[in-house]
Order: sequence, then structure tokens, then C-alpha cells
Amino acid sequence: MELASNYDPKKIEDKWYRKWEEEKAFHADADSPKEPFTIVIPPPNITGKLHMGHALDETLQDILIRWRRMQGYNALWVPGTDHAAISTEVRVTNTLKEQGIDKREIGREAFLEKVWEWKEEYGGAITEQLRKLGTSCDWDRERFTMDEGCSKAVEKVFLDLYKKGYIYRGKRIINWCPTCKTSLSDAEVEHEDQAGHFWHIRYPIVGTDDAVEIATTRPETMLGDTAIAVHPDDERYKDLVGKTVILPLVNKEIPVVADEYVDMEFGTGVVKITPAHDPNDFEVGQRHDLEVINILNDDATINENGGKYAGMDRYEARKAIVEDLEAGGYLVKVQEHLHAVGTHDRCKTTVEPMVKEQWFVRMDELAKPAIEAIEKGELTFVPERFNKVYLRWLYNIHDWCISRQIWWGHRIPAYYCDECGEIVVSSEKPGKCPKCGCEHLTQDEDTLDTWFSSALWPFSTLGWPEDTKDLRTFYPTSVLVTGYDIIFFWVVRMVFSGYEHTGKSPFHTVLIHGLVRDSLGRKMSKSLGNGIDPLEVIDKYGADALRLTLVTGNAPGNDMRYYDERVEASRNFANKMWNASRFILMNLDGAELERPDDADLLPADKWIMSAANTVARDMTENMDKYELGIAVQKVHDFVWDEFCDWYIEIAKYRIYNRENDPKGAAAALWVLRDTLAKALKLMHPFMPFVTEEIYSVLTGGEDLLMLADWPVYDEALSWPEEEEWMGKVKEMVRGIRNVRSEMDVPPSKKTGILIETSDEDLAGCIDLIKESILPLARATKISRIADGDKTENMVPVVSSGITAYLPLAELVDLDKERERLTKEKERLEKELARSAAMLSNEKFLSKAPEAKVREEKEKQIHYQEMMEQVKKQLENL
RNA sequence: GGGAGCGUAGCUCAGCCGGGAGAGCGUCCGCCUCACACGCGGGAGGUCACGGGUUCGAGCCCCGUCGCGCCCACCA
Repeated sequence: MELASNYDPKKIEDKWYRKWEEEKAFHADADSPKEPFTIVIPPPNITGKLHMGHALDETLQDILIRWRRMQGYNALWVPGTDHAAISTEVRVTNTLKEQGIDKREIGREAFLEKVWEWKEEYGGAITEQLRKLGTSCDWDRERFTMDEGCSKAVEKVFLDLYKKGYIYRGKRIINWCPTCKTSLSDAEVEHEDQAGHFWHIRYPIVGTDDAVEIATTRPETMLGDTAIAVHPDDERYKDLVGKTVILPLVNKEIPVVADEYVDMEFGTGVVKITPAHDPNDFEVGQRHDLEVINILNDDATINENGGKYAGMDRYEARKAIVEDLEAGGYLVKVQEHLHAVGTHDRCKTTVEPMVKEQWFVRMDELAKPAIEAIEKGELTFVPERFNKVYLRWLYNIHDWCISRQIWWGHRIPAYYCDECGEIVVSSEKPGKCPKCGCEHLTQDEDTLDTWFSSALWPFSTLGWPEDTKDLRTFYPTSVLVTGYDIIFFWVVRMVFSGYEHTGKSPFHTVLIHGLVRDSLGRKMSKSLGNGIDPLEVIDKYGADALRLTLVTGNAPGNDMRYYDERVEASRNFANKMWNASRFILMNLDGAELERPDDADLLPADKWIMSAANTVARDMTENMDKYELGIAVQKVHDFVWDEFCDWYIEIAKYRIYNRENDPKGAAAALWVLRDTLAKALKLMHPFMPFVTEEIYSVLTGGEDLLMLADWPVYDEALSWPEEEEWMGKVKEMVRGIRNVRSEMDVPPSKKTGILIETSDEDLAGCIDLIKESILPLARATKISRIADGDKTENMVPVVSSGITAYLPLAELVDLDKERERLTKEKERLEKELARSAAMLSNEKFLSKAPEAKVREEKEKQIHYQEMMEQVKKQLENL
């Protein structure tokens, strides 16, 4: 079979994905006796388009899933999408607006119909994009957070938590987004430092001519002030407590209260209290039984409580109030001030704290098992430092505001009696009010926070609350893979939900990855327009290249930068494997091969087989520890540096000499094919497409690589002596190349070589060198192994215990040679000095492990031998 | 204010258990060698931020300093 000299991913990627799906290779069987290994996908938003963050997240998951599947686990990767409540609602609202349709006008039912239509049309796009990446998800089990099963789970959880008293409705201060016109949870608010002002205002003290100075960053909120506060221990204001002050502009008398919350050191030590629009003030208000005056409409304009400022936007009002304060002589001074402003993470609007009636989840009890999960070792993050991040959030957790004033989402299963206002939480609309018997009840208009349903994802997708076979088999899941940016939103909530509803942690390990940044280290964002589209990268370089790039050289939890050159390097590696296989295939020429007897294997064969064996063991250990970057580096280096650069070159000698030695050629080909097949298995989880393609051509079989067995360490394939010898061969060959290169010996000049050793133990190694040097003729330009004695005009190439002599004297520039040898001598002197220092150190000899000391002694002898050689050569020049 | 990171070759980053500093890209030199120029061979390039400490031995462990971003937080 003829293969093109350059690998073209476009020709094969889609083909293999189809084949895998046709063969049901991604499907997991709940009846399988194999040990399960489960991952549920962090569901991408239906509004979303595949971005680099997804690409990284999915790549890591797919690597784990494919690897475990090959290891013989019953591997299940559950895919699905998230309805993304606010994002989707905003998106569809805007789309409708462009068509001249107003959401309020068409009403809730019609709007939801539009959203479902939109979901059907665009919601599938992201899963198609996941397929392009090669994700081996079990698409038969694809779920959606608002599908029937997930909705049922949501409803049951709401009812259960309500019954237990964990869900309650209350009038409390919440974060309000004036753009989206909905309440938000704490997690959805991002704090960013903004340059603002600190206005110092005089509040006249009633009954005196005096006034008290107050500093504020939000003067407009004074319309809702119902007190001012000082610290109870503050001597400066001791006499003030209990008095009243005049609220400027509003001209209302408000009390002065003493409260520990006030920081005496900050500002003037006096705080205006606006219970309706500040979380702290709200609590102070509760303690002192203060009136709560809401001064804002839902769009953050001032409401009727704002007097003459009513109708103004909050910032307009701020400006007007500051002007009026100044005009009235109340403004003392204005300072520049940097302060943290809360913004809605979706739309970046500055949120406004407001008192509203909302639904909350009480978190104190629920958080406990989630905290203990870490302490008991039932849950851990990789890397471990994220345990702390997770715990700190749980220790400081607030009650979770779960109601949202939008339409798209799970509607809250609560009904209000039109007559008496009784609340009934129920899966179905009650026929009549249990309190007053009234038959008119109205369902709560609100929907649930989108994270309420994603919190249940690990078990709702497996069938919970039904006791399904999937749930019994695959739950709890094995690993969750996600970015550190989503720990609070999602991971925390899944864990406490898992414990509360299933009694178990939903997974035992959370593999955390960082962000994919642009080449300048900036976050990829729509507004910056610096996002790289993974699909374009796949189109240009192939999915395998993108995957390899995303996993190479990246440690868990660390951010990485994306740039094309890295993908090019990955693409080049795919091409390297492609060409290695091409070499084997064109020489194999359809021949059937039997495994040669060990006796027919040359040391080089044993070396590469032994090395492959070692790599399989080492990288599996890395994979076990989620060190995917290190693991892939090992197989990459093995394929390129050992297999391609050394073994193939060595094997060529026998292959091109097949006429004289058919058996040798067959043995070499067998080892080539066997070793490449093994390397393809090891590389498959990282680069599924190209490896599957090559494997299928190479084995000519029906079996899919993705379902092949993961290589395990085999004692029978371990040949440490040959591995050691090969190290010497490389050293020798490099030495020869080095001499030729440094001496500017023309590449066309071929020579013979004489090899000798005084060490009998290295006799086998000499044979290996002889058998390897000739095959490496193209690089070393060695045309024959010379017999007989060395002569004076030969250039020696020294390595450990063995010397090679090249008859190059006439070609060599003596000055250059002297320079080279002097350099070598200096290097050896340095090494010898280091070694001598260590070995003359009593403490090293007594305290270091014996093996280390022995190793150092051997090195010293080795260096001394080489030094002798070098000195002799220098004298001979 | 608190927390956890990062600082290693020109650039981007690895470095597992403490035991002679690595990769990719770039650069320089030589090669279109019959798998691959998306390649082959050879080279240059590092005070592992800085200062202490522990240790026979520190890029790695401990303490401190400087620099850089990050997360959390109700000082108005």
C-alpha cells in the first residue's frame, strides 16, 4: 500500500470517527463484568461554540477515557449540554429583538417555544464540534440539563431540600443585575477594583450646630439611609450615640447607632447605613431594627422613594446628588478612591445589592460532608493545592440564592394561594389551598439558578432519582476534569449534592487544569478578539496535533499559552510517525512475519524492545498520577529519538541486505513492526486518529487500536545489558560524528574504523558497535570495520572503556584537533575534580547510600581512563 | 486584608522520590543520505530571581527579600 509522504489528517479523521461510532466503540455496557471507569463531561453551554478551554478540557478527559478503556476498564464518558439559563435567555432575547420581537410582548410560553427552537437548531453544534476533537463519548447516553430525566431530578431535589428545611423563601439582600433584571448568587458576582471617589458629607446633628462627617463611595444610596453608625468603643463619637442627625437633601431625622461592624480606623469612623442596598448595612439594620427603604427600580433607576431624583439612572442620580450636596454646603471634600465593584460575570454590569424576596438554600449543614470529604480522603484535587481553594470557599459559604427572574430554566415548583398567600411546594399544581381551601393557586414565576441542575449532573445523567442499572454500575464516577475557574460554581455544589442525595462523593478525584491563554499570555476573550478557534486549528493541523499540543509540557493546574509553532511541532510529530510506518510498510511489502527466536535477535533488537517495555511501564506510572504531560513526553521521545533516529537506522542495514540475509531482514522487520505497534498503543490516547490509521494499515487487521490492550511491563522483554550497551554505542557514534563535524571532514569522505577495548566484559558491546556502526553508515560514513592494528595516523574517538580509531589523520586540521582535545580535557578535568571532591568527603562516604558511592567510584575510573586517552592523543599530535 | 502560585537557555515551558541542568521553537554550521527538508547530523546558549538555612549533597526542603500576574474578601 502506497502512502503519501506527508500525513494529511483531513483524509482520515472524519473517517475514523465514523468508524468508531459505527462499531459502537464508545459505548459502555452496564452489564459488563469489567471494572467501571466513569467521567461525566462538564456540559458545555448550548449557547457555546467550542473554544480552546473546551478543547483542553475534552482532550484531557478523552486521554483518560481512552487509556482506561485500553487498560480493560468498562470506560464510560457521559456527554451532554447545559441549558445555561441566563446566557441563553439573553442570547435568544437579543436574537428576537433583532427580528423586532419583544420577549414581554409574546409572553412566557411563546418565548420558551422560541428558545427550544433555538436550542434544537444551535444547541447541537457544540457536540458536533466535540466529535471533531475525537472525543470518545458514549453518545447513546447524551443528556441535557433540561431533558425529562434531569428535570425530574431537579424537581425531586427541590422538594426534598424544602421538606428538610434546607430550601426557604426569604426577604434578604441579594445581588441584582439591572441589565438582566434578575437576582444572582455570590459566585456569579466578580469583584473588580475601579477608580472611584470618596465623598465626605456633613450630616447635621439635631439639637446642635455641629455636624458629623461621613465618607461614602455611593452617595446616591443616602436616599435610603435610615441611620448612621459608629463603633461602640469610639471615644470621639461617644456622645453622639442615641442622638439623631439630619439626612441632607432628604431632610429626615435618622438615629445614630453603635455597632461593632464599624471600623474606627477607616474613613471618618462614621458610616451611613442603607439597609436596602448594602449587605453589611442590611445586617446592621437587622440588629438595630432599622427601616429598610428600597430606592431602586429593577433597572437601577431611582424609584418613587427617591423624591426629586426618582426616574434618574443610579449614576445620574449620583451626579445630581453630589451637586446638590455641594450647593447645600454639605460636601466637605472629595478623594480619589479605589474600591471593589461587583459585576455580573455574564454581562459585566455593576450589580446592585437589593432586598428582595427570593429562594435560598441553607448551606451550613450541606457544606459539612463536602468539607469532611477532603479530610476523610474521599475526595482530592490534582494538584492537591486546590483542596485548600475548595475548602476555603466552603468554610466561608453563604446561603445560596437559587431563584432567577428569567423564563429559561427549571421553573420553581412552588405555588401561592391567590387568597391567603400560602406557599405550597409540590411537583404538581395543587387543586386547592391546604390552608384556606381556595382553588386558585399561581405558580412561582421564577426559575432556578442554572447551577442548581448542573450540581446534580454526575447522578442525574445516570438516571437518578430512579435506581437504574447505569447508576448502580457507573456511580460514583471516577474523575472530574475541569478548570480552576469553576470550582466554586460547580465542583463544590456537585460534591455537597452528591453527599446529600446519594450519600457519596460524586467522584474521588478532580483533575484541575488551567486556562489556555494567547501567545502574549492574555486570557482569550471575545472583547479582545484574541480567541483562537480550535476548529480552524484542527482544519489546518489536525485534531491530533491540537490535542498533543494541549497536553504537552503542561502541568495540572497551570495556565498555558497557545501559539501556532507548538501545533506545528505536534503536527510534525504526527508526520514523523506516519513516515516511520511508511518505511516499515514499504519494506514489509505484505510479507507475513513470525516472531523470531530470541537467539535470532541482535542486541539492537533487544535494546529497542527493552526500551519500549520500560517506556510503557514509566508512562503508565505517570498516567496513574495524572502526569499526562510527562507521560506523553516519554512516548514522544521514545518514538522520535530512540525508534526513528536510532533503531530504524540500525535496522536498515539488515533490510537493505535482505538478499544475503533474509532471516535477519525478517527479524528486523518484525521488531520494527512490533515496536511501532506498541508505540502506537501508547500514543493512541493522545493522538487517536493518526495512530488508528497507521495501526490499521500496519496490522492489516480488523481490530481497532482504540480497543486494543494497553501495553504492560513484561519481564521477559527486559534486557538491561543491551540497554546499557546501546548507551555506549550512541556515545561512540556521536563521538565519530562529532569528530567529523568539528574537523570539517567532507561528508563524502568515507572511512573504515578500528574498535578496541581492554575490558572483556564489553566484548558483546563491541559486537553491537560493529553491527550498529555500519548501519549508521550514512551518518557516520563508516564503510567497513577494519581488522588489524591501529596505526599512528588514526584519530581516536574515546568513550567509556572503548576506543574507536578513524584513519582520518590526513584530513584533520591539527590545530582544530588540538583545540577539540583540549576542550575535552578541560571537561574531564572538571568532572574528575568534582568526583574527587565527593569521594574524598568522609561524610559523603559514610552518609550517602552505598549505591551512590559505588556509582561515583565507577564514574571516576571511567573519567580517568578517558583522561589517559586524551592526554596520549594530545602528545601524539 | 487573606490565600495559593509563578520567576529555569533568546522565547514558551517541563523537571517525578534531593544525587552530574532538559524539551519545543528560535539561532549558528554542515547535509535535498533510497520513511520523513513537517527532515538528518553537529554546535552555541543557563549564577535555576536574590539572600540566608537544613543536608554528605538543594532547581527541588525551610526562612526572608524583590518582581509578576491570579483567586478570595461586606472597610463604608
